Amino acid sequence: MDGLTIQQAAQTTGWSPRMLRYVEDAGLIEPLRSAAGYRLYGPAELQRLRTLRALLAEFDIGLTDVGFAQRLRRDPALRTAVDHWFAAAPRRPENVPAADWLRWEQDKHQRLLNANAHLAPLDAHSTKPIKETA
Amino acid sequence: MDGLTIQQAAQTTGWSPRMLRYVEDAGLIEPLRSAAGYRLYGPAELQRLRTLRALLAEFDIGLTDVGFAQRLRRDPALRTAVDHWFAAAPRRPENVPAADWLRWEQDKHQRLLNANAHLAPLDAHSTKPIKETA
DNA sequence: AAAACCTTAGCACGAGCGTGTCAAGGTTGA
DNA sequence: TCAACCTTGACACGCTCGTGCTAAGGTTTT
Repeated sequence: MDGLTIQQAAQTTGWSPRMLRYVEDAGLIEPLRSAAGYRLYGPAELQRLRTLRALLAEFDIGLTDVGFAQRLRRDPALRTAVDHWFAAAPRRPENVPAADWLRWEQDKHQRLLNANAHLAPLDAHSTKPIKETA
Repeated sequence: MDGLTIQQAAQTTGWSPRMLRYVEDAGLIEPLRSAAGYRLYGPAELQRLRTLRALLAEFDIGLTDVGFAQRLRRDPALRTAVDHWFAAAPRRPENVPAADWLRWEQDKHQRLLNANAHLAPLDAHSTKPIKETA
């Protein structure tokens, strides 16, 4: 067998064997298997396990968060959908592409009339409110 | 007052007033407030609330996931840390830009040192561990 | 001033996360 | 062969997420 067994890997990385399996279930770090099905952790996996630990600790995030980040970069549809949602964000136009910014400016008047001045660039059609409390 | 109150906004967007407050707590969509502190939802917010609903439903993700995505794009340190982690992914170098892969190999040693520095007190060079089950 | 809103703060509760531990059974190596 | 490891599966438990509901108290509108 070539590589560390789960218990050995646990010792060098600081994770528990249980968590190593959990991390694998989460889709992050999946070690190779021996013929008999034993998990075999190589240097690369060990390294990744350590940095993963550091990542979680340093930013106080969860495995599921990293899992989501992974999904974000594996699923283009999700990625673009999320990007799109944030693109319409009500934040300062600093990081908004020129084209969007232009549209934002164009719609400004409309938005001001409706209400929220400095908030959000998004085609606000289909916005026929119930009874604008005016 | 200019804008929809929380209940009106709830009706047009399909969220409950409770959830609208929750979404606000999550840091996504924060409506303006009236002088008395009433939440005022404008067209932009309403639109964003609707698309958010669609986003969650379509990809079966949670508010916290979107919250994390937001954190990812607001916190550059987190962003690069996560990027870095995935960049070192044990995937076939197929989908890794040649340049990055090369640099990764070059930095390997340095990364190992760094990681070991602020991590598990256990010793570490992965290539000469406890007892390679060979 | 009373009805109908709004605010924050809290309890409750099922579902999922992060983790340990135990059980039943296969693998490895001395 | 036998101890020591591995595998999957499951129960358990505390914590957070998503959600509703109630309470105590301001605001708006009629």
